[in-house]
Amino acid sequence: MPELPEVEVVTRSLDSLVKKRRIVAARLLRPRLAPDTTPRKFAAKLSDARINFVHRRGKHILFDLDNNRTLITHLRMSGRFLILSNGNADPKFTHAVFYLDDDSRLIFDDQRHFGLMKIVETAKLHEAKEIAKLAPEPFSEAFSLGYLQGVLKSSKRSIKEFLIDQTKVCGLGNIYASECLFIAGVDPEKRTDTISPRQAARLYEGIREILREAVDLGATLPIDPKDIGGSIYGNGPETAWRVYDREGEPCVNCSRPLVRLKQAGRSTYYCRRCQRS
DNA sequence: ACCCTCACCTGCACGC
DNA sequence: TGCGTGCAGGTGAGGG
Repeated sequence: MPELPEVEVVTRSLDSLVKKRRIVAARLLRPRLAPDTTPRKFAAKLSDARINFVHRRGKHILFDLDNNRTLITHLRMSGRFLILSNGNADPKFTHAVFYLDDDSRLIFDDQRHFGLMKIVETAKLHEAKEIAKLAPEPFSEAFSLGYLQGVLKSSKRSIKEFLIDQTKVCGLGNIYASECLFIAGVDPEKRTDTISPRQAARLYEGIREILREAVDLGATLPIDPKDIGGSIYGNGPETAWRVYDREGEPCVNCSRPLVRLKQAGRSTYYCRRCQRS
């Protein structure tokens, strides 16, 4: 489920629900969730640590601990966090359990088994390879129009593939990339090195507008500790995407049927009339 | 250094 | 109803 807005919403929920809680014990049920360590070491590094706060970098959720370590987590496709109280059984695909000092449990559940966790020294967090290569945060000053224009010129890939490359722009995934291209009016197959300054400026605004809109939407949703999924879509027609998953439906601008395209093995949705160049 | 395909899993919607 | 197929919001490894 997660692109930047969903991860941001999950992060905020987690921060409000587990900040200052102490991890009494931790269990890694599926060792491959944290391939750099063993279940025993994983538990030892987390046991007795207090969670200072929970924050986000790109699509990673980071638990800052008071033992000078940070737990890096990635939901990938189907990872979810839940907080359960005594009496509630673990969900079917529970891969890690964190027992908290208020007798609740923080659960990591992941149907498709793609999620990842890693524990690092907080002082070296920025050196961790998953974090080090990420592009600047879209809402940071470092993510400027000049930055975007520079990286656009340095690639020859299609703009759609470029937008989901986390080392170029971080936080966009397959859904919001289509959405950004639509509101910017850019053809998903356009090569990035041929994008005009005007188009670059529209993309720059589009990226931030789409992400901001989705984060704001998610921020208004009630927090359900039993399902901190951060699901922003599917909450009613007002949250529907403009183009994603709408093949054949009329474009909201021009009513022409939207089309689906395959790029790098993944679906892109767009309007042939509104995104011609 | 780039680009592309595949692999990692389970479940769901679809057509026969 | 059952079975096969293709698809799913992410990313890294490994090939060319």
